[in-house]
Amino acid sequence: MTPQELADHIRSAVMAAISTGQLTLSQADIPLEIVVERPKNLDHGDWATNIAMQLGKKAGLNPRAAAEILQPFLAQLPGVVEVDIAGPGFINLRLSAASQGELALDIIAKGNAFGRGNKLAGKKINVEFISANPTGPLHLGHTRWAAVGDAIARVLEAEGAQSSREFYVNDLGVQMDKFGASVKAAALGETIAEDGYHGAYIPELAEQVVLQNPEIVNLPEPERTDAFRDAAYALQLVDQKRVLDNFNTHFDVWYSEKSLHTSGAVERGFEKLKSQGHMFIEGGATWLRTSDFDDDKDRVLVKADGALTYFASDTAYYVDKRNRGFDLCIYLLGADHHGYVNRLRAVAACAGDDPDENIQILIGQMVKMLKNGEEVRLSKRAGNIITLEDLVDEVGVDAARYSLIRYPVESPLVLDLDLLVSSTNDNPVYYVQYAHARIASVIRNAAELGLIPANTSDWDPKTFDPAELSDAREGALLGLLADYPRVVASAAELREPHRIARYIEEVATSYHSFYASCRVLPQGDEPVTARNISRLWLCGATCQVIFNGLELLGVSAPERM
RNA sequence: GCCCGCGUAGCUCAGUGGAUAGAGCGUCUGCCUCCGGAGCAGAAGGUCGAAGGUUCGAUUCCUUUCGCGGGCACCA
Repeated sequence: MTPQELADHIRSAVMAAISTGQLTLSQADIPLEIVVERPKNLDHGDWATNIAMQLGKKAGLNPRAAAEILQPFLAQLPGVVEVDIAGPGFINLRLSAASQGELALDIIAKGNAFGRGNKLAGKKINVEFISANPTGPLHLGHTRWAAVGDAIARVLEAEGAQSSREFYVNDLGVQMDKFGASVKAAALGETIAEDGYHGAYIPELAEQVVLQNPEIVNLPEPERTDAFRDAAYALQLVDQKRVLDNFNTHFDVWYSEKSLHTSGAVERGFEKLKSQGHMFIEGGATWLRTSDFDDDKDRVLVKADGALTYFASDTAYYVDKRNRGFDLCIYLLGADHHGYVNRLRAVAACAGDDPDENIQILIGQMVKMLKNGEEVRLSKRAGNIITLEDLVDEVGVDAARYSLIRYPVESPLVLDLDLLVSSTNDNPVYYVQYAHARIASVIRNAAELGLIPANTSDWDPKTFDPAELSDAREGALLGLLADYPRVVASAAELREPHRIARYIEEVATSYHSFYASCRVLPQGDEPVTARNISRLWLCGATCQVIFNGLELLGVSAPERM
């Protein structure tokens, strides 16, 4: 029985209590969603509900009295073997092994789809992240967003949304020009301007640009400067795509800022804002009255000299996303951009949208890094950077992604590189992957012994007897597995994929504990029993849940390691 | 000055108003003749920065305050 099914049963028990007149409540007093949770302490039972505490007040009873009224109704529910009232009014339920065990069947039948839901079905969501200037390699700061942004998109999809990963390319403006000038200077053997880019990658880029097009150095100015900029930019963008693909983060759209200006999107954006009545002209500049909507001050769209501001691009970009049919635009921004939150929300409001409905800005704290016990200072222009690629080379894609996703983004993250590099067994990703590989190995052995087919999809449900899974550790593991769909749903709703990571760590712990005390395969010449086979089903179900969880994080689930 | 985030075990950190606040690392004690020991069982370790408030109930929500980090533009 899934917790959802249990919740439905509890609802019917509440209604039965109402119909007998023991509870004076109306239908509307029953919460839409009845909370069924795993108790922190499993001695309390398999599942707990706070329904009596929610209903008590409405029924004019104290929570414990309400719980006592409900108790006999709950005790009659199918699969429920014990109902306890505890503390202020919690109702603890214990399920029969058979009822609890059926879940393993369900998980294996659903396979990769187990845990997926439809809470966000029909929603089209744009997830924009990284959006780094294409003026250098992606560094560690970007890496957190690469991992988390991609995982958010995966989790949203798991809950039925249609998501699009989008990278906004700032291919316009003075940073691009400085970047181009720096590459040109390096190619011509000149000194790079002080406010230019000084990373070691600049001379390498210069070499590649000249190699691709030796004639470039002979071009007249200003064409030569532009040519260097465009060629270097193109190479850099290709490199970013390569690195991100390698990192298992695949963008659906690379959106060029320049194209906003050439496609007429800026004009369309301005039209939209003007039609909503929030644009005005003052001091020769064109403004957006963002202060109508919680922004500290109004923002300039077109400067007095006629040039567009960066903010103009932002507004046009937002309107363009909405025009492309996205119901919700999610932005992942670094803490250094938190000042943009109110103005971006105001843009949505100025465009006639609901900022709480159509736009969501997630602010992530910075990643700090320790090396040799000291903080590594990141500075792209000084060339003192640790790139995404460096990190992957040192610790691998799985460990890098996992260690970045495992923490909520609003908490600052300190990665001790030495620890991550030297003693990888500290990293929880190995703990989880090990559990998966270990289960895969048990199933492999079972298949070789002829106990069961190698592929879970070929397993015969008739060979499974849920009543055989009566050990407390088996119950604990099953209950935890049953909770997975709820974890996915909350990760999607809260945009917090780290919950998946924390959850599968618990599953791994629970499995190891089960494995240590419940022998799965027969030893020596022992006959094969229904218990062996039923335990294999539990192994298969656990393996599936870990696999599904890791997949939502973009981390591999190895069969062997 | 104003705005945002953080403050939980020695360290790094989980914890969507609920029960005795959790995990990993580190420290200590046990467990490999047999399914993967990258594992398991247990011990020690806490004024949830502080003070008020709301609530049947606060680590969680509100106010004040202290400490740390980040941000303020007709820059990009």
